[in-house]
Amino acid sequence: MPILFSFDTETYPIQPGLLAPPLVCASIAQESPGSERLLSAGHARTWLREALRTSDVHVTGANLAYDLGVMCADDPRLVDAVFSAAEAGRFHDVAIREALLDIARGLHGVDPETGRPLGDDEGARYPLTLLVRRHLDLDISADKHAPDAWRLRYGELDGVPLEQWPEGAVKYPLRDARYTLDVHLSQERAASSVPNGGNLHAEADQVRAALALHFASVWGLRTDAGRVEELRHRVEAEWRANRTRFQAAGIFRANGTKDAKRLAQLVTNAYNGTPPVTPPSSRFPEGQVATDRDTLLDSGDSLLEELGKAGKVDKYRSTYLGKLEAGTATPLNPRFNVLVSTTRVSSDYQQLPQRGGVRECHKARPGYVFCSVDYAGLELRTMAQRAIWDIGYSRMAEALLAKEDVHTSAAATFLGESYEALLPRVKAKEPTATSFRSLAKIFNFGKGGGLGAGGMAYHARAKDGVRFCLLAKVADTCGVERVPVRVQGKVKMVCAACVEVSRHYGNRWLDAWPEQRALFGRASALTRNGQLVDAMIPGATILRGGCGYTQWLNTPFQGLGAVGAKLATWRVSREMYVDRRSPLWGSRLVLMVHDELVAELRADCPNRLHDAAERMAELMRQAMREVTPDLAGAIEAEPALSRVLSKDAATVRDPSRRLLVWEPEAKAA
DNA sequence: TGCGCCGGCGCC
DNA sequence: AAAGGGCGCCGGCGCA
Repeated sequence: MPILFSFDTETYPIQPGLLAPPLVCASIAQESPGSERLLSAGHARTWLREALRTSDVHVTGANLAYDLGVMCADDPRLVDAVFSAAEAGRFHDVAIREALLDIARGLHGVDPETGRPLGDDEGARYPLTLLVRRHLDLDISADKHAPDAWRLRYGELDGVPLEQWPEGAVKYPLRDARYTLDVHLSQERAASSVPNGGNLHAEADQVRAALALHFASVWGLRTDAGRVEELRHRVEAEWRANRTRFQAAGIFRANGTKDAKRLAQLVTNAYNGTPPVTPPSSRFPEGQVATDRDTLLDSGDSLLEELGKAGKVDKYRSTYLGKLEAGTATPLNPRFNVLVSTTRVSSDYQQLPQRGGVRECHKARPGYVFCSVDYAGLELRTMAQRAIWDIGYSRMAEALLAKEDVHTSAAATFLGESYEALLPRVKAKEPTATSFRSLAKIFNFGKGGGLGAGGMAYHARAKDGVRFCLLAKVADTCGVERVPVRVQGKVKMVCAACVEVSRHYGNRWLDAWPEQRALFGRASALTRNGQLVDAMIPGATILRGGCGYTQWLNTPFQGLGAVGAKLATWRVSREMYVDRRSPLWGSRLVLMVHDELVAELRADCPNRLHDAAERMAELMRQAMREVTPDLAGAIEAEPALSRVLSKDAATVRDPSRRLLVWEPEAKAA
């Protein structure tokens, strides 16, 4: 039987650029009441070292990765033992456990009482206050936020002997250690009555990924002052120009803020009193006047159309510039949530615009080079693997394994031609061939999630700027007739001809990949009359309960990709932190974006840099092959080296196949 | 004034 | 019959 301790650290406050602040004390608890102990910083070091050395000791915590980050920063000699214990599955995390339980129940991020989404503070991240309320029926939120709470003040006690600490400062960590352990045990009991054991068998994988991602957060990203200043200059100039232009019409006030009501009035006028509206809500039973880009672009009003085209700089200015500037002084620490309801990872750093110069402000530290490795068409692979497991075959898998370009494959079906006949026409950039390949690509990436004809047409227009009826060359009067379409529960107006084209090629897409027709049929039968069902992420056997039609289609292949990517994240990080024989030793992971890992690789020696990049890509391929065994021959991931982040960064090799650092100039030439 | 809701939009 | 999934962040607005 493992011996279980809870472990919690108290530290100086977290600051920008400092996610692993100095340790002040720690607390531990075991199952028996009264076993809680407060440990000075020195005792915490020796206790953890001993605990990690003892192979039957398991450690649980509330966001334990944070505490392990603190301990490793405090004493780097602990790093090896921490990674070994994680590898052995000896770390636990009550927040991750609760997320796994909720996913199995179909209640992730939802208040079980009301069915409403939880607030930002306790939705995705499961703070201890929420867990204590659920499992121990105690409300400790008031204690945490009391004005005299010690929680954020432990720096004041650094160096003060424990005997001299005020009572409150002693009680708080002891209590949290107790609560954490009690919650852990309560979860153990709850799991037996939740389907699939509450997914707790998957905890160790999630904890390992969380540890690797937290260490990436701690390391963080730096930005380049010159580039940020240049971007600031450009964005501010454009923003001022826009403001001046639209102020006259009253869309902006004199102070620069947007007058949304005035804009709604202008849109209403432009649509002759019947503008597109947002779906009804409790506050707005009739819906609100839509002011999204598409509504503006289709308004027929030249000023509103201009406004629709001008929107992007607002986002850059409000969302990114401040952070980019902060990153010139201290590292930017992305925040990761290791487990959202599909089992994917979420992060506040997953949405860097591809274009517009925001990415390019991020510069690798001196002595390092960015290495970005992404899986080619990852979710096509996982979708094919899922079909093989659920349906018994996959034409998509056959095409991928035969190294077909699957967008051309589907386009060939659309056109009623053979792949062999169409491929040379695509390569020759013949217009019909390339536009049907583009059409097929949109279906390949979107249709498998269960998107309907209207939704496909809407998303193609909104996200890819593609109008199906123009692309398929069946109508040159796109948009003349518009029909309402439900998208994510909202009503959108979409060109009727585009929807018809979408319906037609949606059916042809099912011809191209007949396993999808079988999956759609099964999804339809399972979720008839709004029935909610379980979806299983294959291989990892993680269950997501409460799934509707699209979730049943979507979750297995999204989740399978996440399983492989997390495994890769862990293995890459492990070599970076503890494997002195690996070329990755001393390099650092900085980002994970679903199907892509970005690292700062040590660049002190060109050979080593090449080896590190190749090793990172190889570890990623290996991990994904393990979770998609029938697609193993089709898993592709290549490293791209660059000094700044860029969407354009590409794999560049010299004639002897050695990797070179991509430079923006090289691309222009 | 602060907070929560909502629309809008960035990414995969 | 039809049905995108998943996020996080921002500003504006309505409410307390």
